[in-house]
Amino acid sequence: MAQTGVVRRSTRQRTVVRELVAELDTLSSAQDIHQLLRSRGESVGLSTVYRNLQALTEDGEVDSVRNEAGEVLYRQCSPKHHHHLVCRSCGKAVELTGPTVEKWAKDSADKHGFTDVSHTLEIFGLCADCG
Amino acid sequence: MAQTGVVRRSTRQRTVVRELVAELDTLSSAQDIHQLLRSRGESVGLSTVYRNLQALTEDGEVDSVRNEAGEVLYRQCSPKHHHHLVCRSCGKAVELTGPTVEKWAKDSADKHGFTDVSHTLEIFGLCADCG
DNA sequence: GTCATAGTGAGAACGATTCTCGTTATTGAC
DNA sequence: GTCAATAACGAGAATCGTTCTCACTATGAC
Repeated sequence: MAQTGVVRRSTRQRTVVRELVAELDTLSSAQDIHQLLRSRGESVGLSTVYRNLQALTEDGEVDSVRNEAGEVLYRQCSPKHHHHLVCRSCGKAVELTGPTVEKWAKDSADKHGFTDVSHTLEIFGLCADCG
Repeated sequence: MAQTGVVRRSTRQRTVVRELVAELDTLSSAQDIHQLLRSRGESVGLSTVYRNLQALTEDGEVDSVRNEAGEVLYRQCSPKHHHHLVCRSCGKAVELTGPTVEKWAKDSADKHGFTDVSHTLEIFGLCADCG
């Protein structure tokens, strides 16, 4: 999955996707991002948007989470591990870090003999503006 | 969503689905459950399995979560709020409760002015048998 | 400039889930 | 038990997000 040794070229499309994602303060789907680029007059194929979002995710430049409907949403995030508080209505996302939660997850896994553990935690609600 | 006032009839298919889910100690997808029923000689349509799993979920009889691939998995669970520690390999699931986590999620949401809050937390790993 | 090949994009393919709609079977009323 | 109203069924079509295919393009090492 890490594509070791593969050279990553820098293309107009990748740059454009990266820049747009950097501007966003909301979690957005690949399709949203594709639409946005189109509406700005950038010509980028949908497959390419998907590909680049995946590549950027692999490289750790953006974060991806799944919403309640099962869609994958992307956002540029701080590099350290964190979670999101996401507005169900407008998509606004706040980063959260929770050392307590991390520890609890790790301890629970250990206690039951689980290894190679990862966890997902997302909080959904209505933000002050949408509530 | 709550289908208020609609009478829920008891059919062979619903019973069979409910009983199978009750036996499972692993999180299983609708398709898995459909296959299992088929292999036992129970004739149940795929749509019906989906419909009944949804109905049972609405009625609070089973729990549903989404795995890392985005599929919806079902399992009969204790009625109180909890989370899962799930084996990525065999699907075995352990129920966890984490008052600390609940509190942290609630507090974080409050702090940022979010209302109508829900959260999802799933821990994935390899169980002792599969590790 | 040349070349090997990573990247692109339009459209096809996929896979989980949902919907459609004619048929079947449950349930409450009699 | 019979009947009527309608919830539920199920086979197949439709959806929808995402991934794949493949001929074509453009990057980057030389």
